[in-house]
Amino acid sequence: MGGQLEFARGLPAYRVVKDRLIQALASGHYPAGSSLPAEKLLAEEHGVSIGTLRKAVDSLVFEGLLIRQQGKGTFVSQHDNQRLLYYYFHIVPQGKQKVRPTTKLLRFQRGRAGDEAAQRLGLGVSSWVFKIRNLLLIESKPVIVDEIVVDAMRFEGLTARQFESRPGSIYQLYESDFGQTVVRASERLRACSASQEHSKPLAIESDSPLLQIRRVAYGFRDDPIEWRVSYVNTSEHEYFSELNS
Amino acid sequence: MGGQLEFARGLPAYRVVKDRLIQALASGHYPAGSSLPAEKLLAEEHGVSIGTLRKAVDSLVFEGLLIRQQGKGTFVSQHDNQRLLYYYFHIVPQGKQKVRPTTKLLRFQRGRAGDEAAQRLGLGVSSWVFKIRNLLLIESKPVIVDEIVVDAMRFEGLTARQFESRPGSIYQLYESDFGQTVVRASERLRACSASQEHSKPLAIESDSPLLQIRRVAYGFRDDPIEWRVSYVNTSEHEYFSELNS
DNA sequence: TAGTGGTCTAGACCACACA
DNA sequence: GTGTGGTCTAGACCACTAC
Repeated sequence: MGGQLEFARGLPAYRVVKDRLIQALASGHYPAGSSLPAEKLLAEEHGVSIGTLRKAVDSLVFEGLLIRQQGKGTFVSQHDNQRLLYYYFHIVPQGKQKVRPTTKLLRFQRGRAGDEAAQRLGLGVSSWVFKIRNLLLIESKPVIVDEIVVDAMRFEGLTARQFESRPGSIYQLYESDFGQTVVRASERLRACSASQEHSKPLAIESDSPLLQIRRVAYGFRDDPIEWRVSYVNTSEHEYFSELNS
Repeated sequence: MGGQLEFARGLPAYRVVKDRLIQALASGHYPAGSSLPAEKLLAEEHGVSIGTLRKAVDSLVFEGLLIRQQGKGTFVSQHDNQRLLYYYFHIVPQGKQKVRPTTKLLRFQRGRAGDEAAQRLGLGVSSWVFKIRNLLLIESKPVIVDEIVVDAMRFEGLTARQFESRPGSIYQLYESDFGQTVVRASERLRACSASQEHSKPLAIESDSPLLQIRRVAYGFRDDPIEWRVSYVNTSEHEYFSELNS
């Protein structure tokens, strides 16, 4: 048992099992929030020992795709509010703890992807996209302007109303209404001067220094889901980053 | 075997072993760059099975304190150039790969810690510290001004000449000459306007937008080793950050 | 009490490095 | 060939959850 035909490639068994599990997650076989079979069962299903199965699951838990709860089971992770705030929102009031922001939709339009957005999303320059401008307020003060671009094909049928009346976060909307789960993101930061477009909604003077964040968010298969440029007024807030190992 | 007196606390065996290993690393029992005993031996030494020993080592490898090399052994990680560039230097030319910067010492003085530095380093306000100002050039262009503060007790005897003539990086100097190993860091970023102090060495106009990075670097025992404020000209460079899970 | 994940064992065999 | 880490097994028992 456990070393036969299935491992034709040079990959170790736990990698093969992991890849199969990712496949099952990406295909929706185990929907977000659902529980996986017990580890003993999963091990039998994949023809490996429990130790090997656990090694595969360990790695998915580490990557945040699964969540283990002792005594209860293993679950497909969802973009619940806690998780999102923790992983994808790195702006905090200076010297304080994280606070959940409120949002206000400034603009919602369908149009052609520009050069940069097209490149970041892996689309043609004249592909249709949704362009969304969103204001984030922290403790009632306007702090961030988000400019979001997503592929109109991938998010077919998205409307301003739907976007505005979403019950949770934007990534929760992507997940629940379009089956698009963001699992990681890559950000690039610069300092810039506020243009009128950004100084007005942020209620600051034009040319004030702003933190610009350019983010690509990726799904299960490392496919780019969203391109976002954020402008942050850092006079009372800051971006934080942990450098491990 | 393997579940006796040693595990008096509620901790699982692999955690106990991990803590003991960290202790051994912090105390210099296994110096940076040296190799650990073979896993089989280590397992015997600590009275656990090889699987359990590996779990402890796995976690230290993940945290970057140890490095495994199949067929050769397990080594205490050093601040070699590759590693440092990878983990602690997040500024890249826009859209390009990482490049190693060169540096120029602008100022080196011994003085009293200010409020913020004292707080970040866990010192009294009037403690003695070294204050160092350093210019970083990337592809011969001045891009970053670093303002570094370290405890004069911890780095007793540090001189400008020693600092300037270090063969490698600053963190390598801390490690080789003072036994201070940086294992993680925490950064907070803001946009600000360039003061004359920073605009001059960076050869930009005063009031240009700059990215300010405030970093605390920690050692094995989570003790703050260095407080650093960096000012980055992001007109041709950017800070990048990966958001996992 | 039954079901889940969490820890641990005591090996075996494989892949790689080096002499 | 010898020694190293890398993978894998087939269980056992513990801790937690829910009924």
